[in-house]
Amino acid sequence: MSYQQSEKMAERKQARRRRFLDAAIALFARLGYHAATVPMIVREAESSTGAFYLYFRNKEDVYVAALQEIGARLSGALNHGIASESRPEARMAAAVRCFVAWLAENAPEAHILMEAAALGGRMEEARRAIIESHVRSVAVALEQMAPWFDAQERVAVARCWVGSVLEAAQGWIALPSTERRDSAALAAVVADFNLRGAGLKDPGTTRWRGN
Amino acid sequence: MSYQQSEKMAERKQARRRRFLDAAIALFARLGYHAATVPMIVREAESSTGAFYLYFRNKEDVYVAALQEIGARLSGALNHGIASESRPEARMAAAVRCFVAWLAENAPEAHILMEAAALGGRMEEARRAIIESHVRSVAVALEQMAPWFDAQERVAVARCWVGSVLEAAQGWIALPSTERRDSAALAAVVADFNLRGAGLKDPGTTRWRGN
Amino acid sequence: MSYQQSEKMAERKQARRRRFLDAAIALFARLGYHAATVPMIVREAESSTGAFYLYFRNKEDVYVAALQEIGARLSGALNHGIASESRPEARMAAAVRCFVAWLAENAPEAHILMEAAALGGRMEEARRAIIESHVRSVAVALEQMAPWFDAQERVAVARCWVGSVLEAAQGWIALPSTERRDSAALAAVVADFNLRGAGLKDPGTTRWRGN
Amino acid sequence: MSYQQSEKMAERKQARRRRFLDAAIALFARLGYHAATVPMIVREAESSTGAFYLYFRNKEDVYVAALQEIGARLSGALNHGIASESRPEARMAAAVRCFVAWLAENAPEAHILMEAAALGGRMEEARRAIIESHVRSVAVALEQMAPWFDAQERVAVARCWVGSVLEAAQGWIALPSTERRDSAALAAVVADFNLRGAGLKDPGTTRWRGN
DNA sequence: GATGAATGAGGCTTCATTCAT
DNA sequence: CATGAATGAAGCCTCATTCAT
Repeated sequence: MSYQQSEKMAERKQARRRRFLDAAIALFARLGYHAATVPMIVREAESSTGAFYLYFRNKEDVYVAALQEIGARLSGALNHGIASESRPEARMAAAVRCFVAWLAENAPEAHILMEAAALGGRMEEARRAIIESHVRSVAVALEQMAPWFDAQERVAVARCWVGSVLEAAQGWIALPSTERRDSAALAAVVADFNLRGAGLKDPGTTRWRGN
Repeated sequence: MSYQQSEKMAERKQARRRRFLDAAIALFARLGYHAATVPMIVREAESSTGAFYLYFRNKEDVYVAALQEIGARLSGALNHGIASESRPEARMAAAVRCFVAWLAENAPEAHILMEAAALGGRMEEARRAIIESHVRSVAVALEQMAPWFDAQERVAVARCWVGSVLEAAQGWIALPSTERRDSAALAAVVADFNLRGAGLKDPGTTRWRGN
Repeated sequence: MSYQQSEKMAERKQARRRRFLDAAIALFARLGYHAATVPMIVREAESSTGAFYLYFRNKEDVYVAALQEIGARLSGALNHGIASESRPEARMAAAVRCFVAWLAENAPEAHILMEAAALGGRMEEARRAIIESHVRSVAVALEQMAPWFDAQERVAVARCWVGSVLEAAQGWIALPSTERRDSAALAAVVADFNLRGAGLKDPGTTRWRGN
Repeated sequence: MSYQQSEKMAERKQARRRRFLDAAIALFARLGYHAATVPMIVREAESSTGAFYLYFRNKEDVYVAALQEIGARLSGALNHGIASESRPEARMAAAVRCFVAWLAENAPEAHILMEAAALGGRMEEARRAIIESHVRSVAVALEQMAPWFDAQERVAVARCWVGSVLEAAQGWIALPSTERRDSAALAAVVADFNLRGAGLKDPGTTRWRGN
């Protein structure tokens, strides 16, 4: 019986924690780290200040947790999007498309991802970890597909790859919603850019030679 | 006589304003917008609170001014670096190299440039204006050099271009200084990546065909 | 159990709020709105800045609350003083006497009542509401007792009535305390003045004709 | 020659002082003592901070000067309005009418007159002096016309008289301008109220007896 | 475990007044 | 005489965090 109770307890704890986390994500996304206050998060989560500090050491702590959650969601979307493709180039192109699409569809969360770059300490670190994980994924893929790069170049190219995706998506988000076109078209351009940039796609077949 | 006086005055005013601006840039770079306080800036500039508000309406106001100053310095470096080249591709490659080099050499200022992305209001706007001006420059160059892109693609490609440069530089800065290699080597990889990505460089000549 | 707790809490909260309010009244009365500072109120209430802003949104907010409290006290005194009289004229005379007496005995609070006239915004409004309520009371009474006035005249007369009371009391308060005589004598003169002014008392019976 | 110069000088000084004073009156009237700043007054007067402190010892000083100027204007209006009447009662009624009319037509200046009641120190004193001078005028008039009052009663009645005028005018000013009727009608009611209140008008002749 | 009242350091900003030019 | 840049004390208010209940 005590087992059942503690199980229930653990469930509840997790549910409560999740409520805080969701509230925090929503508020950080909408208002940013400094403007979103702990009392706000508490109210949004319909709980109490005391409870908040039971689940998180401090405000920075929720922010990091929120960031990691967002990173996980993004990774999930990427993996899901890649799964249907089998050819390496196709998988990479799919990854770019998913990345752009996810950022475009989750603009608020994307905002957290950008803001974190300037918050210093563990928060900046957590963001870098997310970005680095994607950079590493790209670099690993390039190891097979673009063996003409040495290790250093591979990382540099991978970083360019990720940077172009981030900035393209951010630019798209920054447009007034009336001017935003289909994000899929943007994603295609970005994917082509990166594949060509990494030397994985012959420009001639598309436009270069014909010119 | 009053002319001379007012001239001297004007000089002094400019000097004082610059002292505030320099102090602000240094502090915002080191601590970020929120952690750098007006009293700190005042102390660093060896002046008084009142004087500060004589030259800037707001804390936000200095930040925007700092951002614009940084944007101007960066543009200056770019223009200076491009001047010696005449071939379009060479000019673009030089621009990338200068951009990366400047960010690498001015890491603190680069930090301000990144942070501003998440500060909202006029600050975010000022940052976007700087980034957009570079995106536009690239897009204009592409109009001549890569006529196979339509207008929309051009902007998207230009944004990828700028994004890859920013992220590459940021990644380099984030490295512990012991692991940082020559930033020029990085710049070369980034430049190649972007030229190929825009279809301005045949990958075959370097590695593609050989594969 | 939680019920008892929250009940105790509610009591404490009310007590604390009252401490702030009393401190505020004392300080606003002594120093005026601008010279009385929030830190002073906090110190006088032996509490903390944060607590203050837990109970009041603003400095303006406490001021309005203080004003309303004073208005309530004054009304209470008036109602209590009127209760013992039954004849309409006697009731009105009693009201005047109570009003004057209260202002005379509560000079500091009276000062708040006067100051508020020039503080703008919600504060001025709150003052007007208090004054208007008395003007309306007088006007209503006149409806029965002085039917020869039309509605507009009634309000004008009521306002004169209230104005004369306020100014008389203020003048009395402004006297150096050594020169102040019995405020009851003043009140009697004021009451007579107003009754005659409203045509509710034949001057002849007292002095006019006989003279 | 030096005489002429110094005469010109003196004129200029006076003109300059007046410019400051007018600017101050306009701003104190519109914004109140605390919200109107010295720099504002300087700008409005198209002069310099230094010059300001050449003509006034401090901010309080201009305020007092402004107050006295307003008092003088009001007195001027009163005297002018009274001049055409010869019968004592008629003169007093005319005074009331002028007083109300002037306050109604010079609402902003009237605001200064009210605000000063709460500013403490020399400012409050200056206001009292103005009010007292009117109270005394009324009291002196009553000495002849209403000999049935003793000295103390006379002052009290005079103060009621002035208070009723002030409050009536203030109430009229506070009305939204769409609801304001003819201020002359108001003035007539107020004048009657005061004359009756002082026993200078038999209510019977108008309404009392007939009722 | 849960609650939410309380804390208080410290941020941004204003403005009367002075004084070097 | 005139100017207006400079000063700096002091005000109002926010919010992360703690702890008694």
